[in-house]
Amino acid sequence: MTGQRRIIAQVLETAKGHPDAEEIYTEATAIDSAISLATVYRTVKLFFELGILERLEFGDGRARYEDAERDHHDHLFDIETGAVIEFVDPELEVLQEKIAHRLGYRLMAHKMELFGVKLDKED
Amino acid sequence: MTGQRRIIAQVLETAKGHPDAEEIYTEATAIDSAISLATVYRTVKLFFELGILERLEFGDGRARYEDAERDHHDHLFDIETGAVIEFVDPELEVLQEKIAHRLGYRLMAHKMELFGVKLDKED
DNA sequence: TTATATGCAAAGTCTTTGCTCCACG
DNA sequence: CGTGGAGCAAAGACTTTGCATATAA
Repeated sequence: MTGQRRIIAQVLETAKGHPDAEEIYTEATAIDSAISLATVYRTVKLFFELGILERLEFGDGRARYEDAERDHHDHLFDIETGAVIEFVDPELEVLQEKIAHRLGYRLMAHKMELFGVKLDKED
Repeated sequence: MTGQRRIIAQVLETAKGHPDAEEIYTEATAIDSAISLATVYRTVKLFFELGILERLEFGDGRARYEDAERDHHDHLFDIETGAVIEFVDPELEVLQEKIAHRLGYRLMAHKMELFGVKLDKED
């Protein structure tokens, strides 16, 4: 456990959103300027493989990360604003297990992203 | 509608799996060698924006495509073999609508991917 | 014709890696 | 002290783009 990794872990723990590598890099260098982007990528990859981190992809080419220690949740992506809303639905979790099982699989992970627009006056 | 686009569309219609750009390019040039990879990318992007195509990302860096005209379904990704299994679950579809609505959103699209390993003797 | 699409190659993004040096244990 | 990590810069993988040419309508 090196200083750099500690800092990157800290950045991810305290991050409110879902930062990408560049953002992690920016925040990390604010704490200790002796961190390179390469190290961010290496650390993020390592943490991901260790299950410490989750990798999110919303289809815009870059990966975003979040602390996996936090309670599990899925994401709703606001198409208009780009906002990411987190949610949990126990019913959904159960249903996914059921579906996987029905297909002859043991569920190891899942990714579920809803894409929507805000309801205003309508409905 | 140019010849190239027609061929790319044809390749996607007849494709059994979920080809990436390179694979589309290979199949397309087999039909007519006068198609460039750039055209594949441009066409695929165009079709995606027109809603003719769906773009899938399984987190391995490249996008894969499938004909959107086909019946909607979700995917289960076999972690060990890389196989992609398609499935539909009406209950899941309804549940997603419900969740989005509860969060104050109108569901426009969703992406749901299960990642699992085959059940053998276990269970 | 006349706007639009294609090819080619160069450029862009995001991410990974080789190599040397430094640091943790 | 030695093994593994960090920095830097170069390389990679995938995708996009500028420009001149070709083509559909």
